[in-house]
Amino acid sequence: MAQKPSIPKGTRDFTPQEVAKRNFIFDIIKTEFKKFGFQAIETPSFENSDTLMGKYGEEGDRLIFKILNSGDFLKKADESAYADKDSLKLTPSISEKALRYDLTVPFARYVVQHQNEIDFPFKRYQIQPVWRADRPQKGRFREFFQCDADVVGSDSLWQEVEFVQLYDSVFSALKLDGVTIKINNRKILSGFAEVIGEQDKLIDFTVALDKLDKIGEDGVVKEMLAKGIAEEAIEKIKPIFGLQGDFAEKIEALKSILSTSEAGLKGIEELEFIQNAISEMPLKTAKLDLDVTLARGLNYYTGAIFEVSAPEGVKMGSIGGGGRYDDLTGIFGLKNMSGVGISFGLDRIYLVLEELNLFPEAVADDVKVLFVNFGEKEALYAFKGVNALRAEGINAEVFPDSAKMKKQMNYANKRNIPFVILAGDEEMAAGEYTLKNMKTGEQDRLNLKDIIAKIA
RNA sequence: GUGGAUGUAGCUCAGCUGGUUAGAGCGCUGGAUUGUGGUUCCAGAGGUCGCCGGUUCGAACCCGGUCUUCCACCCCA
Repeated sequence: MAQKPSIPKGTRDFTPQEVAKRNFIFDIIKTEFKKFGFQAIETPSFENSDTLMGKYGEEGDRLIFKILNSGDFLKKADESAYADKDSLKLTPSISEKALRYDLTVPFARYVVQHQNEIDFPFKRYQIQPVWRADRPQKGRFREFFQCDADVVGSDSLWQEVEFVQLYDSVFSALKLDGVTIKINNRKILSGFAEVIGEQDKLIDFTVALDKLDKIGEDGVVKEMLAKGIAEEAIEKIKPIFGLQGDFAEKIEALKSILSTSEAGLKGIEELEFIQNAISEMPLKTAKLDLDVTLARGLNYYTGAIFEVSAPEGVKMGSIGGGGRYDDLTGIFGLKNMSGVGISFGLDRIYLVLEELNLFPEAVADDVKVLFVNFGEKEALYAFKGVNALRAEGINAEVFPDSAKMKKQMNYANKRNIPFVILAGDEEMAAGEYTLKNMKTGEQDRLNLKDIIAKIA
């Protein structure tokens, strides 16, 4: 114990209370996923580097945790790269595996490898940790859980509709009111770029546009100019900065802005389809909003783009995201396989629920009964009682040591155990137990059958 | 990866322009109370002042580095 132990930056230990709360969220998400017909799969924590590298852009490659080769890895190291101190070039020769960065790319790999056993359309969910070598901040960790649901093998826009409903169902079940499901369409963004004649700068354009609510119109214009987008082009697109009104009104405005873009009009059509369906089947608590500045997500989105933001007033990045990718599995050699999916950020949802005080009081499946230990004979009698309760599915335990009464009661109190059972000579002689309600303080001498009836 | 703030007991924090033995509240342990917890009273334990180095007669305090947490950027769940 010379040194204080510690854990790596951006990782966390979870206490029993925290685990109980996390499981509360997991259980709800899982229940809804299953309700919507998704099946669970799991993939390894680490993949071959070539499976992951290059799939998330240059920035993504930097954030992937690489695993050093086992054994004498320097023997196979690229000598010229090593001599030049060129880390980027050296890495592939000393690292062949890497920790999973998200669940979507491993899923694509899974679909390609198992294509002959899968019945399409395939609806899968996956709840596993992912790792990113990011700099931690609030709600940003280097190890965190993603909860993904995706469908591959169907172009139907009904899938998008269903995902909006799935988001709504999960957040309603969590009692997290006031979330906004923001939706956009990649085709609309392409349409913007097309209308202003800057197709080749689509990425720069969308990245800048995405920052509108953060840096304002002037900031966006400045960034676009810096990226080499022509001033008259920006002038032409300015109407989208001030898009107001409800979903339908925004759609109407977009129709005139994008009237000359085939892709843009297609995107509008898709959004209208989703909106019409949702208006026929209103959401329970969430709000669906069209946000044309929504441009984030990986470059592989081709249709719908989703992002869920926490209720107003909660300072938190997005708590979910997703979208349609027409050629997800193409990079692994399986063409024409359209996919669409969404993700829930468990760790961020946790922080939001905590901040809004939305965890139910009795979230933990704690022990319900503690048997006080008075000594050898009494302990055996207590154990017979505890066995009977456990057989009825009641969480119960016997205090292991014949410690002072105060200590045992204190233990029950601290652990929030609602009932304590005491049994000494008198009870044993009568074949009964004294049941004490820790909240009200009242106690009764009862036999086991009555105790079970009372607390089950 | 860039820039900025932060770190004192298990927790929340005091600690003066550098000056003996670093404090409080809560929590913890024991007792008042040997079959009754939460309240009260009494006593006690617990700290290499994040870590390493430097300046100084002397450092929790000043300087440098490093790590952690947090904030902004980048990016994202």
